[in-house]
Amino acid sequence: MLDKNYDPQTLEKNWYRFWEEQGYFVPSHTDGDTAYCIMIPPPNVTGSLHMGHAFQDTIMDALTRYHRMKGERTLWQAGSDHAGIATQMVVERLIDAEGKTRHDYGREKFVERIWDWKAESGGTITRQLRRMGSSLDWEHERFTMDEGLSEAVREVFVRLHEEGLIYRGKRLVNWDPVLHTAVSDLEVLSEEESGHMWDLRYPVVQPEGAEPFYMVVSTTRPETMLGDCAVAVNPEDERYKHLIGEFVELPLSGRRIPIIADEHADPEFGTGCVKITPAHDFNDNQVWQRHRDETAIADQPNGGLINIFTPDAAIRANEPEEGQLIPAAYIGLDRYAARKRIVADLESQGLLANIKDHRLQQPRGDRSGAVIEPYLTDQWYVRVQPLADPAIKAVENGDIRFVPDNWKNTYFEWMRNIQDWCISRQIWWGHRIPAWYDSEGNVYVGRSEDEVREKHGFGPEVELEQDPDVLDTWFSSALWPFSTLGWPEETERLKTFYPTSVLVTGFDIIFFWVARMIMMGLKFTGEVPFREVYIHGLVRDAHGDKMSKSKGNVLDPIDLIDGIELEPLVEKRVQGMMQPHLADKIARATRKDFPNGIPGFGTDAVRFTFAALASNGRDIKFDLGRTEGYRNFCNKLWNASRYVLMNTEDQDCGLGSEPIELSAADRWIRSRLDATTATVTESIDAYRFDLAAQAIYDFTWNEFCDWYLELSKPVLTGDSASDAAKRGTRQTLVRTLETLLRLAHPIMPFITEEIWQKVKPLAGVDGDTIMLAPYPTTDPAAADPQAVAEIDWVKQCILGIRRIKGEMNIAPGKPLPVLVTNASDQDRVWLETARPYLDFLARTESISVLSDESEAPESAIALVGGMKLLIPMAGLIDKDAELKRLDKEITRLTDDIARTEKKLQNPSFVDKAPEAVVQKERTKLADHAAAIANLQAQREKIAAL
RNA sequence: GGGUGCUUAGCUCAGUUGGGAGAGCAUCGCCCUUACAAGGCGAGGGUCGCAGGUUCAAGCCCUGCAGCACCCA
Repeated sequence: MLDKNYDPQTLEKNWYRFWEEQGYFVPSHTDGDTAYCIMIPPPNVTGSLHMGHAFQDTIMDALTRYHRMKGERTLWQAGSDHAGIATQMVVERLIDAEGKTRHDYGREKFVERIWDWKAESGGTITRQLRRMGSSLDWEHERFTMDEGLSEAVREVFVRLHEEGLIYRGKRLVNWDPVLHTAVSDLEVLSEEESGHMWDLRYPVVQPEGAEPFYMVVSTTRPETMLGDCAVAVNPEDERYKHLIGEFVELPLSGRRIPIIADEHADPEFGTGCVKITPAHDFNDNQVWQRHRDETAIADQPNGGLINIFTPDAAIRANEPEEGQLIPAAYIGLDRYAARKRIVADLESQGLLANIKDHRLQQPRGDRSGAVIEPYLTDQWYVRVQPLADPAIKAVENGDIRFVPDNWKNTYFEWMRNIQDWCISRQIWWGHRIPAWYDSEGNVYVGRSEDEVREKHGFGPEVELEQDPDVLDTWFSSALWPFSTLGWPEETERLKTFYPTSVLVTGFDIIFFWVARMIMMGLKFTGEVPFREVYIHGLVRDAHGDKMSKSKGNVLDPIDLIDGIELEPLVEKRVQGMMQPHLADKIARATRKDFPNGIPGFGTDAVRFTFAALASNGRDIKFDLGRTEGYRNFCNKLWNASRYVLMNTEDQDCGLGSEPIELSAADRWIRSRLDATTATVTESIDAYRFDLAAQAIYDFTWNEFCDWYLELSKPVLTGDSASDAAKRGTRQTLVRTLETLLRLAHPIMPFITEEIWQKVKPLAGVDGDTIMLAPYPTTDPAAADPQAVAEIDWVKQCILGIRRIKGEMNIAPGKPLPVLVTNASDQDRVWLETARPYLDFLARTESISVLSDESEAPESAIALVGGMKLLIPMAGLIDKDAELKRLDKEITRLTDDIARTEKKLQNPSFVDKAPEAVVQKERTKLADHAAAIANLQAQREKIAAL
């Protein structure tokens, strides 16, 4: 028997360990012909589970469990990525506490230290994934820095390099001056901040003695003027057309720079003149590329591409051959000190035209918070275009399908404007670039130093030094779908599971990850990495705000499962807040949103919530109220199961040879279960987990619990039913419950397993776990329109009587005599067969069929089709209340009938609408008209009292 | 500026070739009836953002407008 109370905390504790120990997550346990595989988007090894993960993992686990139950060879590949910068920073912070930097350790020792850290603390998220019930194949868990995956990385790098698809180049990158590395666009967050716009006056070079004349340029970063190589104006701009080809004198450094014509200069914006600083601005760099061959630009130092910063973003010193390119006064100043000084100097020379307050998009590194500088560095790049073309085609021709479909547009948009990919990073933790330099700086790429030496015939006397940089973490992530399966080896796993079935991910990384996996997969395996991409929404807080640590509105999924008191929750949210006023604000908001903390809802309720919220939308506002509702749902299922067990354990459930008899209710619920199975299956197949959850919820609560369990009571407890009928009902109870549990298992694994273990012997089912039990299938023979019609009729009778009781304030438990008039033959049959149901559920004291309506005393009335149910009013029913009730019903029907009549009077409707639609309206009109007549007559009768 | 999506009950959201406006939570009334008060029974609540158009018929299709969100520049 199940415990009296549903307690997710205790029941969820043991099942996961059981599943994992039994090896149920390993695909060998299912040996179907078809394979099904999902790659987990590898979580960051430093990370902990957030709501986005929990949501995504619920979906992947539901899909995995669903397909596993369908008997397919199912693999959900586990693993995590090494998160280069994030992980390095974590460990740097740790050794900072020892008073050391990574340089004190040295590269080798420092990397060892990171491995130690990983061994010790890197498992947080995998533990949390287990709490979520995720049926990942942990036995084959992979890590992007594993030897096997590292080999795949080297192999890919070397092959791409051999084909000329990887090259080294000096380009502008997003430079983090604190971390001293290039960072990807994804790691740069631009937010609007307050700043200033400075208008600088650049004197136009004029003949001796001419009146001074200035070009005014605007900038938010005045210090970059030291690196200007030109001033650009729009070629169509009448104000400046005549100056094109002239020069201005760059203030402070005294260089002469040309005035050039370029579309980039917007005549409408500011003065219409733009300073061009190609080494420190992405747009300016484009302008420079268009004009670099013009003499006036080419003659500039370094061809006009003038870097002014050190890696710290301080003003650099001059190289020996550069003379005074950078004025001595600013050398060594940090960018902001230099800015101040330069503005002051310009002002004192009368060259500062204006300073305005200005809102600007400030790019900051998401890890360091430092303002990112476009910076000129030597980096490794992947030439993407040749890889992108087949990747675009794969989606165009349907080899890969996006769900929802529109996301392919986002994908195309990005892929068609794709830029070469900067893959090198100036950090220590990651896959070291397999390139070696000789003493002259020549570069050799190979799988190892030995391979390089052998290939080029270098003896031991040749000194080779490996490139110090490592690869972008996304480089290894791009190989994830095949590297985890053993590539470049031709393993059995690779053959079985690649291409994988579906990728489940958020739209925020379509560019960075999805696109790159497609490119790399096609390039190195010749096949797509996955056949479908299911893009889900982003989980937001109840107010619709993105959850973020700095906003202090994050929810920890584990807290939803286990519960958390208010004070620890507040503490958790304000922890590590730099600004105290923000901490206060967060504490206040938290106390308001969660005055009593968060109760523990259990994993199944949390998972059910995620499933129910997984519609096609982009934003998912997480509403705790729904989690509470679904926790209640778990409780409902629990208690319904207790009822089933109480009435079936140690009883004959029709498994043997004794005859059984199925009632209308039995056949009805079997029919409804079958329809629900169809809906759930179709919904999961269409990635509509919200509809699947809804169907399960509806069936369980509104049909199984509210009606079928109640309808089973008179059969099981009364003495009117035969033994065969009792067996039939018991069998239906256990079979329906057992099937329902399997139906719901992919979404709520724990509670279904717990109950299933108790129910399976009663239902005559074998198996050690519901995980590997077959998923329910539909049965065409289960549809039973007659049973459905009868039970619908029963429900109408019961609802009608209940409504009278409810509205007349008669205690629901009070037995009442009921008179029936105008009963058809069918009604009379059902009145016999359904009598126990009516007595039990509507508490009817007696039911008498009157052949002559005039015999009926004054009564309250309920209509079931043409049949009238009458409850005599004497001493029970208030005349005015019944009149009011009748009026309400008459009004409702009259309004409805007016619309229907209008429709039917319209000749074009009758003419053009499909016959079935017209017929439906006619039937409705007739039914309503009859009902109104009945009610009207009743009303007059009562009003006359 | 370009693109994508959203606007349905107080709140969060479904609504699948156009033909009955729905769920959960919240609200109101009655009930501790031995599966379940984390519950039962009953009730109220919507000009489906606005304005046009197509159609016999529009929450759904088309056009315009407004507001919101995100992405790209």
